Amino acid sequence: MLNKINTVKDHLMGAKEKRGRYKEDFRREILNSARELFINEGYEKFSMRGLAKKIDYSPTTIYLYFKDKDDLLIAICEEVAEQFLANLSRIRAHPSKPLEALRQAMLYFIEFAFDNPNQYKVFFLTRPNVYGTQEEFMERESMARNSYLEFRKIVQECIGAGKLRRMDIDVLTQVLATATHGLIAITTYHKNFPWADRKVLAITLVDGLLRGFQK
Amino acid sequence: MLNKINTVKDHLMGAKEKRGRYKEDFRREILNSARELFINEGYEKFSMRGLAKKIDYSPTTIYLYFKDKDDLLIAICEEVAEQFLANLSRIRAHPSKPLEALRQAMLYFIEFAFDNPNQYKVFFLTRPNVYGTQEEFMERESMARNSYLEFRKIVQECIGAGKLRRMDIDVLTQVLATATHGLIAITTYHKNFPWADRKVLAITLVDGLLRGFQK
DNA sequence: AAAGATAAATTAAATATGTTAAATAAAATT
DNA sequence: AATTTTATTTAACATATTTAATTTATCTTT
Repeated sequence: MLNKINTVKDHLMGAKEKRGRYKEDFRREILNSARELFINEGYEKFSMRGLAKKIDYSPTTIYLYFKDKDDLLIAICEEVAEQFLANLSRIRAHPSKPLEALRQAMLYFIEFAFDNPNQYKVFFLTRPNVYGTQEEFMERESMARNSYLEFRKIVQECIGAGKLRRMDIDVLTQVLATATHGLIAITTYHKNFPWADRKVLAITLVDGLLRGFQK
Repeated sequence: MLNKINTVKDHLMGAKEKRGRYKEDFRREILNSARELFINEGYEKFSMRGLAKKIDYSPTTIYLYFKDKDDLLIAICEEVAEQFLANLSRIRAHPSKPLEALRQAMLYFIEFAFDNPNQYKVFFLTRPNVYGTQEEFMERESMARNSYLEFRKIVQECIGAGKLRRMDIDVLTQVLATATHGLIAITTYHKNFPWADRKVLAITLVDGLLRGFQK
């Protein structure tokens, strides 16, 4: 159940702004509940009707704040990406040893996913076209895109410092990212398989990859 | 629409066997239609109702041959794995250059997935626990498990021949497999992202990985 | 060949999903 | 206080998986 929260300076504002603020806050509250539901119940059990019950409004109300389920999913993705991006930037702020920064970034990527499996599922394993067409993606300002670019910068610095082989920056970035994604995706999605210890797998993968692309 | 096909030696068999054979054949026919529907319409559009319409039976009839949708999905997975395994074994039949065999196996893995995106989706991106619990998986005879073991053998031979670093065989196998999976999964699932050429990515990944784990 | 038993298939229905259109309640404006 | 605008809900549609009850077909036995 949501609490209506606009109280502080209601009397100071015009009604129009009050409306807008209310609408924004409500949207945020729905988003918070949705995220919580995701974390607790998991990706596959999440439903609009379930969310409606949780926030104690009718399902249709959600559609006044989000175009459809995809729209809500994207919003959650963006939140996750924002959080992820913040930590990634912090890692890049240590430019003394670029290769070590890259190593840490990849390991953090894995750790983040292991710690937030449901967010990761929303982000990477929702059905395609959620973020629009190919052309749109890189043009539209989004945390998802920015995360990629941030990771790309880290790789760039390694090449620039002569620590990694000089090659197409996007190819290398994508190879490193997708390989890392693979470990995360399959171990969190296919829990039935008798995997080796995930941390061992993570370190082995990252060190192997970096060794493979080192000069 | 299915054709009832038991004709050849119906009169030679007892009725009980005839029934059994009919049931088996019918199950197989449903499976074939289901696979076809998958390939043509894609994973997300597949439904029991659609399948029922295609085979010109009521939806409930399918439930007489498959416990539920998961059961049918597993059956398709096994078919895919069987096909995959057959080709993998053929690659391993060239033991002269084990590292080249491994390289080819990985590239084949990727190629197979790119050529059969929908089968791949069923196999790797259906929801979890489809194959039972952790313990069951390796005990139960399944094509999925056998494929893993076959790939493991190839890796084993590379280590045995001194071509790869001596390390835990399962860790190495899983790292190579999951990294490869990552490239496949994310490029077939997130088509919206402006990926580099997939073949370039594939070769870069495989060569980089092998270089990273070479002695 | 007819009657009874077994198997196969269907119809009907229960439950759950996302979503839209029409109706109602609440709030703001005049 | 009346009217217009905004917020919310109720009812309904379309589709999904799946179970129970019922009908149809097939086999077995006399």
